[in-house]
Amino acid sequence: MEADMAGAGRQTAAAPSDAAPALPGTPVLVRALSLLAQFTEQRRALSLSELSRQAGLAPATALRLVRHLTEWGALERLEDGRYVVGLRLWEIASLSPRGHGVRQIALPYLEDLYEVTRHHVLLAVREGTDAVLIDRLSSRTATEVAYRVGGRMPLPTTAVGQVLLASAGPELLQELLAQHTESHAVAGGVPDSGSLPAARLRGVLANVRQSGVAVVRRDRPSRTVSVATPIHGADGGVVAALSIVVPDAQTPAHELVPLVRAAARAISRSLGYQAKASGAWRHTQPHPQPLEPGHFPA
Amino acid sequence: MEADMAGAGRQTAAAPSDAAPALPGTPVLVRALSLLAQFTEQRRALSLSELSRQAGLAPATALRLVRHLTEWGALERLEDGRYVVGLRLWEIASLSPRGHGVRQIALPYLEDLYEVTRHHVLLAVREGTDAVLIDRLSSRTATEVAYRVGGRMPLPTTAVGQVLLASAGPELLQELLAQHTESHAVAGGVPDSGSLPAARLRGVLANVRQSGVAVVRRDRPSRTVSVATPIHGADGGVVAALSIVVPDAQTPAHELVPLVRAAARAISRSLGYQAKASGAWRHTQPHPQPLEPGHFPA
DNA sequence: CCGGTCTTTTCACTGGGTGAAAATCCTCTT
DNA sequence: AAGAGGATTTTCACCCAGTGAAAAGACCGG
Repeated sequence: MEADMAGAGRQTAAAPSDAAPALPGTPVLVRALSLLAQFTEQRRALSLSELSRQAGLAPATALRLVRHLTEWGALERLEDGRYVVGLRLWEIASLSPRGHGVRQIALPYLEDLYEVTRHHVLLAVREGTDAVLIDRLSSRTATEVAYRVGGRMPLPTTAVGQVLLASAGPELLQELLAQHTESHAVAGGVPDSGSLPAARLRGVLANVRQSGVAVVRRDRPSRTVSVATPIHGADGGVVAALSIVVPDAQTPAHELVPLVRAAARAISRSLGYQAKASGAWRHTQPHPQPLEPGHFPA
Repeated sequence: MEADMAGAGRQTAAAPSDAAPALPGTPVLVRALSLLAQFTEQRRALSLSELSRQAGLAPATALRLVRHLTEWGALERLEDGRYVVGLRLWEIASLSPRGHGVRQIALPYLEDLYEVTRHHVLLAVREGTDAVLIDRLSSRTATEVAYRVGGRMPLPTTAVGQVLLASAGPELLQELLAQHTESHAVAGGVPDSGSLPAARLRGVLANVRQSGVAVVRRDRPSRTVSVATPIHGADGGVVAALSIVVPDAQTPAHELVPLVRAAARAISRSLGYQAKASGAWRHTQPHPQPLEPGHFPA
């Protein structure tokens, strides 16, 4: 498995999920974090050698770091010696304002919405060029869903994504288009998941921006319609997006809009947002997306 | 804002939540993690100086570390300069088997239980000498709840806690009693939250162990009854506890038992547990509580 | 019984980490 | 407006924590 042939350098094409060959001069902390970054949805348990190989660290180094992480509780060790993300990390992460933070405030409203419609209700925030699913309510009788809580969703092709993208500065769109054409340049790896031409996307976003709602129809896993609206924080910026996903040809989309909108408004209010008299939204900042201080006790 | 009067030490007995005066010789990683550990439920946003002071690190050091953490996404910076736990950390933490892991599997069953009863449904796991609340479903019309998702609950005085405690080895109880009398020795700080005498607790646990159910009555926030049962993992060990909390004098407790039990069984089965013909449970290991490998794809 | 892999320990070298001190930057106070 | 008191940030020379090659164990499966 992935033997290092004597002499032959490791083929760089074997993209380690962090891309960092761990050049000397990398701070310890960064190395340690890169270890954490190796865990993914489909690789929830990793052995020491996997970790050290993927993160590009010497086994001895990886071991030392992993030990500290384990001791502290950021990682836990399975009986078979592999490591998984630890509960302690989960606890602290649950203090993330943009994670469980908004969730905590939004949950009751999500529940109301769910209660009434009995369909999937999603809450997502933006992180870089993706949307991250913060929470999801769905009865088992509803249509299947493609995304997992904690997982990432593309911005341009999902309803929540479009809302978040529309509310961000134009630089983000640039970045997104750039990385997209870039991935096109590469030997046609991905079968291209129904991405829109740039011009079309711009149009869609303008429309979302103007109407305050994104509607996305999908056929792939099953025929569904998603309706998403923005959630505003205390400073007026868009903090998250709320959406509902219903089987197509069930309730017509336009009937859902007021429902979703009302819920989003209620949540925004809870977050301290003072709705301005139907003016245009304010743009949120580019990438590092500063957060508003809001309700954080000293 | 919390001024340090010159001369007068901070009144709280200066207890830095991590107790580590950061002696020289402490590994960087540990120091960095101790920074993360400073964030708590009521201190979700911390300034650099607070962090450096509480973690006992030189400001320059704290700054360097916090920068790395922020760059990576473990922390995020607010507009006012304070730091909060970052979404990236939340994402990775969502891969924790004992956090979102069990939650993911258990959620549908929790929902069923909730659907039928319309009362609080709790899911908790044990971490050290506490229980950690993994998830909670509750309509707004139900009685108020004392605990937050991601927060800690005491083992001896809560129903889920008793289930988890009963399933752990006797060493844990020892440890618990030790730290309890210890805190008693200290100038009567806490008003002692209805703790049971050791002997009594032992009896309760024996009973829980034997019956497979913990029932706890409470008056304090409001009159409630909690009924909890264990959830077993693939190796037979108790992985989590499920409970329902109802207002007292509503449904009699004994009617709830079968419901909760059924749900817990269903979840256990989903986790790969093969119920043995009504034998005694197996003890789970002491503190480091090794996890069973279970369904983790390589 | 033997090669192959993964995990852990050792150990001498060195550069990333350290923290005191000073320079800025803010925010109240006088 | 000056300035006192913090908080944040930058510098810098010292040095110990971190490093990684190598070897020793542990653990396979053949």
